[in-house]
Amino acid sequence: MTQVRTRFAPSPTGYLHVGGLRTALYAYLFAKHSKGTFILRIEDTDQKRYVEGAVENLMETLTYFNLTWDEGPFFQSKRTEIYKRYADQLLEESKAYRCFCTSETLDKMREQQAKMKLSPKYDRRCLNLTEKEKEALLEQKKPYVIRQLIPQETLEFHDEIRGSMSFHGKDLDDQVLVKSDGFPTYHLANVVDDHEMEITHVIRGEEWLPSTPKHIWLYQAFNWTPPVFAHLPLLLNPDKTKLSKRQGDVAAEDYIKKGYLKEAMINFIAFLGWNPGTEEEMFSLPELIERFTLDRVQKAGAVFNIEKLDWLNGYYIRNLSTLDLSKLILERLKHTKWFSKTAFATQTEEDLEKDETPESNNFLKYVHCIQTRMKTLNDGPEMIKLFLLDDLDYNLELFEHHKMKIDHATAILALENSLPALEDLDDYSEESVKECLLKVIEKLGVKNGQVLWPIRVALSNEEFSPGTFELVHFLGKETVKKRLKKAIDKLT
RNA sequence: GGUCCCAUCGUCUAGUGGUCAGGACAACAGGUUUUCAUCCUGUAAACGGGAGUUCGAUUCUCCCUGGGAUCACCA
Repeated sequence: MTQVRTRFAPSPTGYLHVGGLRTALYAYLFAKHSKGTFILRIEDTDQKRYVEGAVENLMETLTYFNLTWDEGPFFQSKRTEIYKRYADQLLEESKAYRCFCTSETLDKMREQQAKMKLSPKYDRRCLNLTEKEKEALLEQKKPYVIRQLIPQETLEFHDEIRGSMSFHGKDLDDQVLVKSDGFPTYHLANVVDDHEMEITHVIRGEEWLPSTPKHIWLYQAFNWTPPVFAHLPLLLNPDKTKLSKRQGDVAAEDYIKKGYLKEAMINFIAFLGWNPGTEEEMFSLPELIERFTLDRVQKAGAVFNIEKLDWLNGYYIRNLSTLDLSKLILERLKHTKWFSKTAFATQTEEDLEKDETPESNNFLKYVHCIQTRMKTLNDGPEMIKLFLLDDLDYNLELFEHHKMKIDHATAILALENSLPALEDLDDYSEESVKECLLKVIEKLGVKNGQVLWPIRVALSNEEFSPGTFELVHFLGKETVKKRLKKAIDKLT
């Protein structure tokens, strides 16, 4: 049994697409599951599409998700000599030919084919050039490309996910292998590299299925054994088209920015096209490695359903330790405009870890209060705001609540009666606060909500917030007094 | 249009020649409750259609339909 070797081979055109992330993940999982090797190769043979910083970005993102590679990154742009050598070999053996057609000629040809309702395909006019004509063109230093001579026969091959595949050469174009600038196209570079790097399993997106026969013919032309192919189902937009920028975020980093945890992303993306065959669905990266096999990969495309990701992310956030979550929220707070003006502005991760100052202690408690409510990390700053801010700017409409029959008058009554009671209270534990406020409610002879709701709004200025007792307890007497007074003031 | 691929609840999916077609998210209802969230319970929700094989097809075969991918000197 030979060692499994897989690779992820992105082209550096900007960012890492979530579809690419999944492809990388599966290739990684398969390699690691088989105790094999995962290789990173940068397919940068198109100079026109090169984007500054894209390679670094790609590697950073992959590393962020812990998808680390054992070999590479290899750069195709640095291996052009190798491809050229192989292309020449093909030329000599008449398995490829020079094509001197200009793009104008090709355009014209395709136009005519379109007019005659034929599928666009190179008509091989340069294949029939005589030796003399070729020499003349070469002599004139006419630019040319090298095209693969596709055999006009049927090719059957096995795909690890889809089973038996069959294509006919007559339907395929004589692929350009080497461009006129001397650079190889994807098809040549990819095949040569996969062979030279001894890739055993090519795991890539389904969009490559139609060009796979060309690749296999290339392997045959070189007398190489092709690797095993596994074409992954596509990631889809809600309308079932290939996942695209127009219909939402497609860059993996966008999801990081939006506050999705990498563990949740990996778990979610792994299940888009794969499942363990049991009803378990919470998997860490090591667990995925343990369980991943290609035979459980789906054939049909999978819609990238953000709702499920939200839920999964919430689940992962709830399972984080409060300290870990606090650190993540702190990091995000530092990017808000208002955080620097609060008493917590100087907090550091170390402060939180030591938990020695009232500020760090309170911060951890506040985070605990909002933990079950968060869907993404970005919710953190918004939700914790009410605890950190000194002064709230009330939205008076919030004090009204029709279902609980609360209007401004009842709200004022509740607040005015609660304020002295809370002022007299010394023990601000949740239990004690509860006892205190229930007495107020009893005295007023109203429903719980009619007192508790106005207090909560006065303390939070939020429609959704932690419970009243929690708020009173965590905010403390001074803040509670101040906010209740201000609320009464605003309401009257 | 040519070629190829695909097809179970709205979504991600399990599943078998005979199942009450299972789970999760979302939805809805209820419980807990001061709101929201969490947590718990429950309800609704699918085998695209037609032939064939078979005692019996969601499952196997074929056709249709639908969806998608691909057809560059891009990957």
